[in-house]
Amino acid sequence: MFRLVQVSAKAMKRIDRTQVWELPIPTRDGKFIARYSDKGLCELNFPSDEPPPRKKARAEHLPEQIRRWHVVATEALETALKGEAPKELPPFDLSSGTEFQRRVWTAMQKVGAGHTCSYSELARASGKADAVRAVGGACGANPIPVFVPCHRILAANRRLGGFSAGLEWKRKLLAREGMDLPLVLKA
DNA sequence: TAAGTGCGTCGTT
DNA sequence: AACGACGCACTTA
Repeated sequence: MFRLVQVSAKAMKRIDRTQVWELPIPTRDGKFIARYSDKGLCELNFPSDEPPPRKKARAEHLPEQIRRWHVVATEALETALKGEAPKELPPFDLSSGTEFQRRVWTAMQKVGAGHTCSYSELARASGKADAVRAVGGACGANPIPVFVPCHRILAANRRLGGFSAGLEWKRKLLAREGMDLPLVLKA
């Protein structure tokens, strides 16, 4: 049901994280994988075709706090996948990002469901008006997609732009939020 | 209009 | 030093 994930030494050094809990969130769109550090939700992965690591799961006691966060995250994801704004979210641990990336992710969270914003607008909002392309990189590095709504960031002229998890997901998420997709169908 | 090219710009690896 | 989930000007067809 849940596993305690070993984090590589390199990652540990980078994000100062000793242990991460990995739990599935089954949805009608597939099985998402959530990861929690002691600070909050630190990663959300889209359903993948890849089989889960067969590593033997050590039986560990799931901390009460993690369990509560997971209940909240599960409910929130279900709501978000319907295109609605979750009433409550778990705390986020975005410590894996650089200063610049965190600024971008923070600005991104102000774009509400059913709204969009361009990469250049996001660059401006992040305090680096000319770092438009770097903003794209930061979007791609977003560890908590859906909740940190990188899918609402479009290219100029309302073109779709890119999406790490695949443009189909970006289209789907925007469509569920009621966006007019004919305008943005073309990448 | 649509599609392709080149270049500026800048954070990240 | 090279590479982008970009943007814009500018060329072609």
